[in-house]
Formats: sequence, C-alpha cells, structure tokens
Amino acid sequence: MGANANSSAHGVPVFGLACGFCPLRDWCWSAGLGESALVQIHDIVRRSGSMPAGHQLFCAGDHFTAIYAVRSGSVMTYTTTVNGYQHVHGFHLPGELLGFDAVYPERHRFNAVTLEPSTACFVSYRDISELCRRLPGLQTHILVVMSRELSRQQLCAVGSDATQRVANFLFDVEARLRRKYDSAFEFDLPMSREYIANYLHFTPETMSRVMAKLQRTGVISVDRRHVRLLDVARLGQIAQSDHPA
Amino acid sequence: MGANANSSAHGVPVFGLACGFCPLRDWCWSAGLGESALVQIHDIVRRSGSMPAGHQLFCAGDHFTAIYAVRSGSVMTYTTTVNGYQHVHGFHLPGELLGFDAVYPERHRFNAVTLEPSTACFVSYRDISELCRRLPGLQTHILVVMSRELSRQQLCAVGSDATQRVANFLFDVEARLRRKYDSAFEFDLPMSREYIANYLHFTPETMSRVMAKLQRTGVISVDRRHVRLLDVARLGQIAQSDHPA
DNA sequence: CGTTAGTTTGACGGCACTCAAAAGTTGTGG
DNA sequence: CCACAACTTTTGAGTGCCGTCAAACTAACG
Repeated sequence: MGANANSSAHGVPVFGLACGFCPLRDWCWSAGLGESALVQIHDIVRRSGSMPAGHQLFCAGDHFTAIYAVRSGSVMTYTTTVNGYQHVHGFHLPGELLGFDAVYPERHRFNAVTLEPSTACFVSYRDISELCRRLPGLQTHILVVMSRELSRQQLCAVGSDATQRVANFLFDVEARLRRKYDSAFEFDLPMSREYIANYLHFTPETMSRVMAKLQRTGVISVDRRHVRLLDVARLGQIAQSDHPA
Repeated sequence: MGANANSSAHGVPVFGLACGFCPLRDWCWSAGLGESALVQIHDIVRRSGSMPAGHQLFCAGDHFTAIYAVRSGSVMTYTTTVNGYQHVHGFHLPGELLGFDAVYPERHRFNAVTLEPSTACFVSYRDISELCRRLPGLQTHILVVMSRELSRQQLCAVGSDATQRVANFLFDVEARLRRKYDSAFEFDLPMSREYIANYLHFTPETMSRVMAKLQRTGVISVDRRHVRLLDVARLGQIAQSDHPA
C-alpha cells in the first residue's frame, strides 16, 4: 500500500495528526497508554479527510491492510451473499475501531460504508503489529477491543421476540452515543430503520410496529430518527426479561 | 493461582507435556511455529488429567487466569441469566482453544463444562502474554484464533428458518470433527439436541422436527447422535439459500 | 423392572413475515 | 418556492413457521 502523507489507497486526502490531542484518544487507544506511547501511535496513524455518506472504506474480499477508527459520523459493516441478499453485520460509532474481522485469513469478510458524512483514522496492520511488540499495553488493548467486539455480537441474538431485541439495541446505542450528547437517554439514530431491522434479523415492517408500540405505551418517544428513552426502568425490564420458559 | 507440576487450581491432576509431540499441535498452535517456539510453549502449558462429563472448567464471574485447549472430548460454554434461564454460547471440540471471552474485563462471562469425559491443556494468561512478546508468530496466532471465534459467532444467527440454521450447524460440526473420523460426512454429535436447539435459538421440539424432515427427505441419516450427510450438495443448498426476499 | 432424562409426535395459538397500499420525508429541477 | 420523483416509514389484512402445552415413546441406569 503506497500511502504517504497526502493520499491513501482509497483516494481520500490524508493528514498526519497527533493522537495525543485527539478528544477520542482515551476511547480509541485506552486510557492506560502513556504519553510516549501516544506519540509512537501518532507516527503510524493517518487521518482521512471528510468522507460523504455512502463512502466505501473497504470491501469484502479486499486484502487486509489496515485497522480503522471512526472519528466522526458512523460506519456500517455488511455482507452480500451470492444471491445478492445483504446482511448488516454491525454499526461503528465515533471512537470505535473496526477491521479486526480480517486478521484471519488476512482478507476482509465485510463491506464497510459510511452512513453519514464521516471522518476516520486508519493504521496499517503491519505497523501496529510491530508497535505491539514494543508496547505490551497496546497489544493487550487490541485483544480487549476484539473481546468487546465478541461480546457485542451476542447482543443481536439476545431476545426471543422483536420488542426485546429492539430494547437491547436502544440501550446499546444509547450507551455508545452518550459522550456525544448533553442529556442522557436522548439521541439520534445514525441508521435507517431498514438497517436496524436487517441487523436484528427482522423486517422493516416489524421494526416500525415495535417502535410504534413502545411509543404508544410511553416507554420511549420517537420523532423520526430522534429517540428519547422515557421510562428507562421499564425498557430495562423489557430488554432483560428472559425466555418465558 | 498456585498451579505447579502436580496439581491445578481446579483439583485436577496435572502433567507437564511436550507440545512438540502432541498430535493436535498444528491445530492448537498453528503450523507456522518452529521447533524452538513449541519447546517454549511446552514450558508454560499444563495438561489436565481426565475429567468426567459435567466437569466445570470455569464459571462466569471467575477471575480470568488461563486459556484452555480441548485435547479430547468436548466442552460447552453457556451463560445463566438472572432469571435462571440458561443459554448455550458455543461448543469446543478437540484442538480448539477457549477462554478468550475473558480478556476484557479479566473476568469470565461464560461457564464452561465438559459434555463427555475429556482432557484439556491450559496455560496462564500471564505466561502466554509474556511469551507473545518474544514470539511474534504466537501473538498473531492468538489474534487469528479470536478472529475465527468472531466469525463462528455469526453462524448461529445465519439462516432465516430453523432448517437452514441446522444445515449450517451440521456443516460446521462436520468440518471441525473431520480429523477424528476416517470417512468424511459421518460423525457423532457430542451434545444433546436440547443443547443444539438452545444454541441455535429454538426449542428441542423444533430441532426434532427439523432433523426428522431432513431424514425423511433423504438429505441426512440419523441414528441417535450419529449423523451421516447423505446428500451434501442438497444440504449445502438448504444452508446457503438466502432470505427469500 | 422401574425410574429418569432425553426425544419424538400431535394439536393449537401467536408472533412475525408477506403482500399491498397509503402517508410522510428527502432531494432535484423548474 | 413549488412540483415532482424517489425513497423511507407506517398501517392493514392474511398466512405460515415456530413456540407452547401435552402425551407417548425410547434409551440408559441402577
């Protein structure tokens, strides 16, 4: 990959940037890393210019070259099957890393696309692997990130019915977006209901019905993509209520 | 953890063993590692004596101390929710590693129990972390294993209907058990149908109906836990046929 | 041989999918 | 600013898969 200080392999303008000054640094690279570590990370991280909505970061099948960090906006990963059906695999919000799906066999298994105008950082896998050898804390953090990713994957499966899965989803997104908003339990969903439905394994119609019901019963308030969690306790009950058996 | 050469924290007799002579070494620690690496791994790996079916390797909430490798038999991981409902998270067959779920936050999120008389190796996380710093190939392999685990998690979610999920499951298990059997596409399931159903998110009754239908249509042959994949091509169609939309 | 746990089979009901159409929202050009 | 098109979201009616409940059946074990 012939990336230099002025262009990336993806045709997006690139600027060097000090990770030490990034407001998201604690989230991205863990608060445990010292100042000198951040300087070293700075040397290998590149920042993309602003990307429009729908910009493709990488495609399934691409050779694995880099790990990405969402800086602003949001990124969706998805697969396209042989039959042309698309499945949303996950959403990545500011401060979150993506690309680890390709560690083995060094080829991306997902497509990654921006859902809105976004910016991202990226760092070549080769560089970060080498740096890991010098910074044990970083190596641990990579494992932590993958581990967290592993546990998140459980989420979409949790819940026997649609209402439960939506409740879990709302809690998850709220927690991840909390930094962005002043008042808690109120936020804007960066993705369409169609994508949420796909991600949670049901249809847009069902998604719409569930949201309507939650609003009708006063648990949440919805206006377009803006969501307010009104009765957090009740939503928690809905999310956690197990298999009725 | 006060493990020494003769006893483990779990009350199971322990023996030092040379990884270099283990028939599963390529599967466990990747074929890429040289002889000297295997000797170093040998120094930190401990082997359990034979454990009976139902033996608990670790519990959810336990402090994360070690990574385990199934040597013979099989291990199931599962969670127990506050309401007492149990969910099967995965099955681990000979040559497979487990315990990575606890890298963060250094506490196990699952319970792990043997499904049949089994043996396992284990290695303290502290030791292997340190060894990773000296053996870059090992560090990469740890990431590979976690990455593979990540992709496996998709599996249980794949498939809109029960038949499809079962087909995928059978393919997956067959591939992982292939080493154990002379003739391909024929194997014994190490787990009950109840556990499979739980893992795939439906009821034992549905599981039973699906298996019956697959047998009636001549796609597979089932006797108790023994399974033969008769029409592999057809089973592949069933597994891969996407969302009808 | 009796007990127990696991598996199979059947009847019934509900949740979510399908099909269809209306209503609301976004973007574009006149 | 309005008109129109394209898309997303909502709502309704009908159907089917799978969950639920219940009971019969089959190993496995003492």
